[in-house]
Amino acid sequence: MECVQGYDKYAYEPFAVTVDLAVFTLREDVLQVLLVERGQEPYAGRRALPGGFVGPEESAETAARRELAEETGLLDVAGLHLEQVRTYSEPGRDPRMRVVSVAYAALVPDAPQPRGGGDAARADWLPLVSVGRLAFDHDRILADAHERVRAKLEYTGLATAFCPPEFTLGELRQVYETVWGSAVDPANFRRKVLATPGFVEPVSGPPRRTGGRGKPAALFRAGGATTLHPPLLRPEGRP
Amino acid sequence: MECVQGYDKYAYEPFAVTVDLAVFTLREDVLQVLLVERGQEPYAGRRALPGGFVGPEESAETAARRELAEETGLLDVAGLHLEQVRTYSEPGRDPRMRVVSVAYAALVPDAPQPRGGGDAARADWLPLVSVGRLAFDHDRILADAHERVRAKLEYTGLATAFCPPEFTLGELRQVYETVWGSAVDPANFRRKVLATPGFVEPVSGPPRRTGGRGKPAALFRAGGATTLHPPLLRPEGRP
DNA sequence: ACAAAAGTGTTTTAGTTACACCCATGA
DNA sequence: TCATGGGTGTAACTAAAACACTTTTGT
Repeated sequence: MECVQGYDKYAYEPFAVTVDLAVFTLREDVLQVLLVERGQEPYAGRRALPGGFVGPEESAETAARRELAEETGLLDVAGLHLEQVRTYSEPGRDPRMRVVSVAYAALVPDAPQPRGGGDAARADWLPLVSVGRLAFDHDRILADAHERVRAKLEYTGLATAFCPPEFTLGELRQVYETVWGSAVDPANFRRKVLATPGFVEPVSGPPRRTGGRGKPAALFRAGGATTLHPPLLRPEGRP
Repeated sequence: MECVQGYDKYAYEPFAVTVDLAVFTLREDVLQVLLVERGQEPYAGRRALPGGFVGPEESAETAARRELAEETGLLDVAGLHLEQVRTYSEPGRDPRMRVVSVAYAALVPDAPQPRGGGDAARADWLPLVSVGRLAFDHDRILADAHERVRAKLEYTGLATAFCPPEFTLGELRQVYETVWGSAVDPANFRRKVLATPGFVEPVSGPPRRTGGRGKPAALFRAGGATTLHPPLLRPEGRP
């Protein structure tokens, strides 16, 4: 807009700017996504990604974080990983008016039952595999967000965002296996993770914990590393 | 916006939606970026990324491609690589009004002298290293776009977008060395590129060409591959 | 003849895979 | 005690880095 000599705020039909959220969690070793059910037209009865308008004094990220808190009921939304995926601006994507939407992907550790907070219709976790057709272009948005998360696990420490504050390496490995949909060798996984500086750090206390009935495992915290060297490549490359 | 019961197009102060372009090229083995000089306040005299409003019937990408054609004077803009980088929406980023901007990175092969087309002030190529402070938040946008391009070279065949239709492997290697800012072993580079299916394909004709005074090199075309397996990692990891 | 770049070959090294094996716990 | 998952060790394989070497041009 720098090249415009003079302009008028109201020269164009106004654009609405919204955020749409693809909120992922892991429940029972299944990747799930938070969806709302639309109450009215268009797409009444269809599921959609939660989202909302960006307020006059907000950035898109602030709006996304606010929506995330409203939809999930989580309290410590400040610490959650929120990542801008893409912006969708096709003229016809919302039949009612011109809407430009900034999409975000969020990763939350456990899965609190969502409250249909604020103005939202029912919000529910749904396994990603059983998501049918969504409203608007949300199929595309969800697919883009999913691919982004899958790729990010390879070269960032993002997987820890799915885990509670303290976790075992088995739990962390589960994250990769679930998101990638393929098995990972426990021994090699352990070595790679521990060999990557800043990925995880051991919890000092001698406490131990187990998910099932094996040997108790050591606990770790997320480290400060954002990018991994070398990356943790998934078995099949990028399909 | 799916959760809003009823809404009014004019409920909020209107948002303006714009695109900003970081157009990169390689001139004399230096990475250069296309910048315009602002004529009036705010930031009069400062350089800025070219860009403009998204029209009522356009998508952001369409608007970006249109601006690209206007600013560079290139004719075959349809084939150029254009990539959405991020969307910037901080409330104060333009002092005049609320502007949400979708940033794109573009890679163009040779460097035609830009015409100050359309409503743009003078547009000029400037080496990336000698870019001073830009208007608005364009420093940040340019940095994000640069990092995106650097990273994309690793795992996509994007580098060929900087090259003419037919190029030698030495020229292609120059692209990597210039964008990454570090030397690449010619022998190993050649092997990696040729071992990656779909990255480049040999030009059938026996013609040869040389940039300087060495042995003439074989010519290649860009292959159809978008993602590289394995990735072509830069020496220093990801700084 | 010499420098410079293309292209080929080879050695060395690092990383990954695919296992075998022991340990600690719940049922 | 047996199944289960945690944790360690190790040999085989594979990709990459480093570098020597030949080829073909311009000067």
